[in-house]
Amino acid sequence: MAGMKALTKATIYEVARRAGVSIATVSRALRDSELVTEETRARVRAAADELHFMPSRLGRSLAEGRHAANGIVFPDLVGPYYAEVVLGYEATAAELGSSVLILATHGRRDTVAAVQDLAGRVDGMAIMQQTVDDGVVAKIAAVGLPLVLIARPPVAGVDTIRTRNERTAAALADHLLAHGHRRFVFLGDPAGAPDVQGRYTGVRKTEPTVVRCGLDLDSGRAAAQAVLADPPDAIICANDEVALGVHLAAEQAGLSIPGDVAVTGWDDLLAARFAGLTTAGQPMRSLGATAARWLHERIQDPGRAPRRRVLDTQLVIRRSCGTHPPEVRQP
Amino acid sequence: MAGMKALTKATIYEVARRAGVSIATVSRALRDSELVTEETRARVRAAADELHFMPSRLGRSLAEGRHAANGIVFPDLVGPYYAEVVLGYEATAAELGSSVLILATHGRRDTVAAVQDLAGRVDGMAIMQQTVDDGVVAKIAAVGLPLVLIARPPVAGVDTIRTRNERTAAALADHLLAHGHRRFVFLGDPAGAPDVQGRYTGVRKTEPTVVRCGLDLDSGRAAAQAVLADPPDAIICANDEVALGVHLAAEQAGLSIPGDVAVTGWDDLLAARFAGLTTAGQPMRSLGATAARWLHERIQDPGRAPRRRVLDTQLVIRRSCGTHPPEVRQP
DNA sequence: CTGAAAGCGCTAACAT
DNA sequence: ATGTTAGCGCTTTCAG
Repeated sequence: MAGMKALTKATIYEVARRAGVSIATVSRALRDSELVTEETRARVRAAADELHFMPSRLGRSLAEGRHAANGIVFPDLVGPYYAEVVLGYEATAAELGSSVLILATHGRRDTVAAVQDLAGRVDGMAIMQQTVDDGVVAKIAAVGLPLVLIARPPVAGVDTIRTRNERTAAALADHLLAHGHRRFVFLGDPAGAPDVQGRYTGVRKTEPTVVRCGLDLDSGRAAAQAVLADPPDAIICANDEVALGVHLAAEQAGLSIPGDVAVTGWDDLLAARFAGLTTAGQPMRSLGATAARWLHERIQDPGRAPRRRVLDTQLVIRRSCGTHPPEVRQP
Repeated sequence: MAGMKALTKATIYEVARRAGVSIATVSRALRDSELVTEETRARVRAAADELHFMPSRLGRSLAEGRHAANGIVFPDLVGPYYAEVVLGYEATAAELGSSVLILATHGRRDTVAAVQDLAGRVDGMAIMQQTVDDGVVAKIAAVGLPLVLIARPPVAGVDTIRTRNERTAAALADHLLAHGHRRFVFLGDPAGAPDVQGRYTGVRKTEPTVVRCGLDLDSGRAAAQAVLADPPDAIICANDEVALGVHLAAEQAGLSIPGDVAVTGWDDLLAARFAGLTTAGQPMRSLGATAARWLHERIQDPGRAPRRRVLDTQLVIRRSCGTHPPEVRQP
C-alpha cells in the first residue's frame, strides 16, 4: 500500500516536496529538459505518478503566453459537410501541436458572446460561413487574434479560403441544357449563404424560377411538394440534402427521376452516390486542413500578408440529371 | 481620432488605468456584478471597447479554479455517426456553459499523451469507444477528473452510456431467418469495437461465417468482393458503411440486392435510406447529449453514484433484407 | 461601492 | 544540475 489515492488534484508543489526537489526541477524533469539528471528525473517521475500528478494546462499556458489551442466556429454539424471540414481541421491542428475547440452557433441565442469567449481561449480561430457578422470578425481581428475565414466572403486583412461555386455551377447548367431541359427551378436561397449565392449565379443562364428553402432534407422535401405539382424539366438544388428531399417527395408523388423531372444537388455526400444524384464534389477535408495550416502560419508570423484561395470543385454526373448514353460515366 | 488601434492584446490593467479605476472594479464591471455603479460600469465598458479588451480565459479559469470546458475523445469523425454524437455533446455542453474541446485519436501515434494533455484543459471529459485503454481511463479517473464513457464497456466507478446492440441484433436475425435465409456471413470484426461484439453476439443464432473487415466503405467493398464470389443468402454487416460497400461490390459484380443476396447494416445513416438498406437506428444525438449532461452533473457533484444507461435502438426494415409482402412497411 | 493584495499552477530568467 | 523568484491575467477576500 502506497497510501491513499489522491482525492484532490496534485500541483507541482506537492510533487516537488515529495521528490525532494524544487518546482523548477519538476517542471524541467517532466518536460524532458536536458538540464536534469536521469536519476532526478526518475525520482520526479515516481513522485508524480504516486500523486497522480496531471499538470494543469492553465498554469502552463499562462506562463508561456500561449494556449496551444485553436478554435473553429461553424453553423452546425448536421450533414456530413461540416463534420468533414472540422475533421480536416482537427487532424491538421493536432499535427501542428494545437488542441481544438469547437463552437456550433446554430440555435444559439448569444452567438457573439460565445465567439468572444472562445476568442479568449485560443491562439487563433477559423470561422465558417456567416456564423458571425463582419463587424464581429473585424473586431476580433482588431485585437490581433489570428483568424481565417472558411466559405465566406473575404474581410480586409483576413485570410480566406473557399471552394469554387460559380464556375462549376455554370458547367452544371451547360450539362443540363445539353440534356434538353428548358424549364428550371432553383431550390434554395440565393440571398442566403455565399456558397449558395455563387451556385445560383452560376446556373442563372438557365433562367430558373427561384423557390426559397432551407438547406436541410426536410426543407427540401417540403418545398418540393409544391414544386412537383407542376414539375419543371429540372430542379437545381442548393445542396445534396435538399436534392435528397426532392427525391423523397418525388417518390411519394409517384414521379420518377429523371424520367419526370431531373434533379441536381451539391456536395457529393455519401448518400448522393446511392441516390444516383448528379452533384458537385467539394474538397471538404482540405478546406479544414488548409484553414488549420494557414492559421498556424499566421500565429507564427502575424505580420505575413493575408492570403486567399479558392479550392476546386468537381461535377459528378450520375443519373438524376437525365438519361445518358451508355458511354457516359455514371460513377 | 481616438488614437491608434491596439496592436497587442490589452489586459485588465490597461483597462483599469484608462478608466481610472482598479482592476478589481474592471473585473466586477465587466461581469455585471451588482457592486458597481452604473456610471462606473459605463466608464469601464468604454475603456474596454476603446482598447479592444478581450479578457483571457486563462487568467479567469486559473483564478476560479475551473476551465468551463469539457472534452470529448473519439476515434474519428468519418461517417455521420461520430459527428452526430459530437454535435449532441456540443449542443448540450454549450447550454450548460461549457466550451468543448475535441480530440480525434485516429491515426495519432501519441494518443495517451494527447488525452492527458486534454485532461489538463478541461473540467471533465467524455471518452468514446476504445480510443484509450482501461488503464489510462482508470488513471485519469484516479486524479478525480470527471469522466463519462460512451459506447464502451464500463469501468469501475465511471459513468457509462451505450446503445442496445445485442437484443436488436437478435431481432434482426429473427427477421432474416423468417425471410428463409439460411447461409449467413457476418462482415466485421467481432473482436473489435464492443458495439460490433454485441451485434455479432445478437446474430450468432444464424451461425454466420465471419469475415473480418474494417468499418469503412472501402473495407466493406473489398471484403465483399471475395464473399460475393460464392454469395451466401445474407450478409450481415457490422455497420452501414460496410453494407454500402457491399452494395457497391454487388453492383459491380452484377448481383442484385436482395434478389441474389440480402444485406443489412447498422446505424441508419442518411445514405442507408437511399440505398434501401435494412439497418438499425441509434439515437446518436442523445448519446452525446446525455454524456454532456451526466458529465455536468458529476462535475457539480463528484460524489454521486456512477450511472449506466443503455439507449434503445430500432430495427429499420427496408428492401435489402429480402422481398416483403406489400403490407410490410418500407420507410 | 471601490481598492489593495493574495493567490490560482506553471515557466523562465537569473543565480548558484 | 538545481534552486529562487518573478510574473502570466484574472477573481476574490478583506478593508475601508
